[in-house]
Amino acid sequence: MEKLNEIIFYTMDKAIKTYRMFAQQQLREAGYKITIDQWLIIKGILENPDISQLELGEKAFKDNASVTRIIDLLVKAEYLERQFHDTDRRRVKLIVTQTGMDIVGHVQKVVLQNRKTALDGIDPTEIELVNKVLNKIIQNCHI
Amino acid sequence: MEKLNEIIFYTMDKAIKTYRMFAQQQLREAGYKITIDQWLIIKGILENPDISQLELGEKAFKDNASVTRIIDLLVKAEYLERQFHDTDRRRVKLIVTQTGMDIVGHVQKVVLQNRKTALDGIDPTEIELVNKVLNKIIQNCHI
DNA sequence: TCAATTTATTTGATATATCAATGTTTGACA
DNA sequence: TGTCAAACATTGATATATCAAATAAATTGA
Repeated sequence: MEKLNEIIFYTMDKAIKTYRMFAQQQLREAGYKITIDQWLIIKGILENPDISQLELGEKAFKDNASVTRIIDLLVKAEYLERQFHDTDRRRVKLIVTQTGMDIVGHVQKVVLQNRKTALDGIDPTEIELVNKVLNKIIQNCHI
Repeated sequence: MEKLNEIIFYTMDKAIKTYRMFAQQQLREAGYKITIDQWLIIKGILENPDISQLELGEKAFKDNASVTRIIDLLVKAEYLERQFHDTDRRRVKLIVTQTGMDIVGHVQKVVLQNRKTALDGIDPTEIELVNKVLNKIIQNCHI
């Protein structure tokens, strides 16, 4: 029994890392110079244009500091622009450039295919159960 | 259906991060200045004293470069010593110090408790299914 | 035996994670 | 209205991840 408790966290770690490496490699092979994390951030802005960096962090499950630095790189890559926020000067208005929009669309296709590949042969009810169990773990860790 | 495929990877990411943050916090509160990753590496050496860094990396699912740097820190913290390997001069003999052994033992207790807390209320058969599904994902990503 | 290949580790460069500290700006409220 | 706590973002320090390149030792094969 103890064995299983040990293995499950190992497997979780391995699964997420394997998927990320696979996904990143597919992107690289398709010729895109963007990381999954960077893509997630741009996508979050497109889906909710007035989002704050804090909210972006919650959505992508990232630390504020990480979000700031990912956005630094996205600005440098000219996928994003930083502007002053209209009503709250503590905040930053994040504008997705045309180049940014283009790449998000292209990458989206690769990501959808990646997910399909990764979940091939797995029953939807099983996926649902995995989701349920993982959420229970998340809940248990919020003491 | 597409929704679920999206959510499952998000949940995996969130679950592993939440667990790691929880585990690390428990260690900190217990007064130990060591990371989970560092602990994993020392434990791997104790379980298999003649292990190579490459094998350690495979076991803890880490890149060689990461293993080298984690070991750097463990040597600096005096939990490990590097020596010349007896038969293969490319390799490094890794010696766990007494301090290293002590901390692994203490941390072990905290980790076991963490796992128990994280898996509270989850049926072993469910854990087994999650493990099975995650392994299938790992397999699918090894194209 | 010598050259070519493979193996083990290290190092450099860049990206992300985490905690703590700092700097502004807002908003609440005495 | 002036003060103070909360909110938002950045920065610094350190740890880890990833890829590529470099180094050095071992192995293979002609």
